[in-house]
Amino acid sequence: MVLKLRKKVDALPGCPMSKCMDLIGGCWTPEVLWSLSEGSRRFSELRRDNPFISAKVMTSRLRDLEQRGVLTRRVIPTSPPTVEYELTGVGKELLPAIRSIVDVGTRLLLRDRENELSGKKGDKQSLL
Amino acid sequence: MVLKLRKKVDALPGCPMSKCMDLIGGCWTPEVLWSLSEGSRRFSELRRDNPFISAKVMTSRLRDLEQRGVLTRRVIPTSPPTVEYELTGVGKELLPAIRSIVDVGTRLLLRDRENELSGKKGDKQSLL
DNA sequence: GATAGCAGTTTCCATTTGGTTACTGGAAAA
DNA sequence: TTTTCCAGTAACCAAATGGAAACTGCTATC
Repeated sequence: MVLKLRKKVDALPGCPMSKCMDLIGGCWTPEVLWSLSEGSRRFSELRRDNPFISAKVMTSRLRDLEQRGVLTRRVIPTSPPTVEYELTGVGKELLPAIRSIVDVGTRLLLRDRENELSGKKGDKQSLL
Repeated sequence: MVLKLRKKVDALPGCPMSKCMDLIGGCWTPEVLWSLSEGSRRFSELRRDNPFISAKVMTSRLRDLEQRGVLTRRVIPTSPPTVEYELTGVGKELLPAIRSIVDVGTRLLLRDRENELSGKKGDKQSLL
């Protein structure tokens, strides 16, 4: 994934897009939210869900999201320790946006496949 | 806004989210798409729509989007020259995702305001 | 005894990135 | 005559960021 997050820049007050992007924007953030959309998950599960996210970034993203009130982190004192991540109410409110992104992506992939089948590769007309 | 774009990282083939984020991800990209959602706009109009986007980034983002087939750039040879940007079919397919992001942001802002009015500032319960 | 798994943390690195400022050249308006 | 507008471009900078690899302590399993 291709999103980065800048901590120095705050969301523009009163701007809806800014408000939402402040929470879902950030490298790999949409993926993490997507993994949590079905329910709580543990750190290692999240890592297996998204093998391209390094441990460092995963940790960093989870901490960010926790601090912003998007998810909760619950440590279960077993040995080895278990940690459960779960979306908060705010986190769940983000899901329609995430789903919409996935839907659009699905449609675009379909479009690609159709264009390939009909030999329109590189056909500018197919873009319009 | 708080998104960056990395050109070296390609979209994961066959991944819907990656496919979509590859197009809408990037600093200020959602804002630009939003500005173009109602129809074509000129460079200076886009700049006025989004006074926080520097000229350099605006140009860079528009070029990226053009290259990815999200929008078209049409130069009208007047003096001073006029340039019109307009979403392609692919670009228009992105709009549901953008709208969803704005909707979610709007709902979150409303939620904030309600919590402020009812004096729930800092009330953890209001997050769940 | 060695390894694997849990949930990270730490260090080091290169790269990317966006911001800022200055500049273009022609035309129209003040 | 100077300024403004159009649509950018070029150069320089510092900050932020993600990746890779090594390491932690503890337990259960092979």
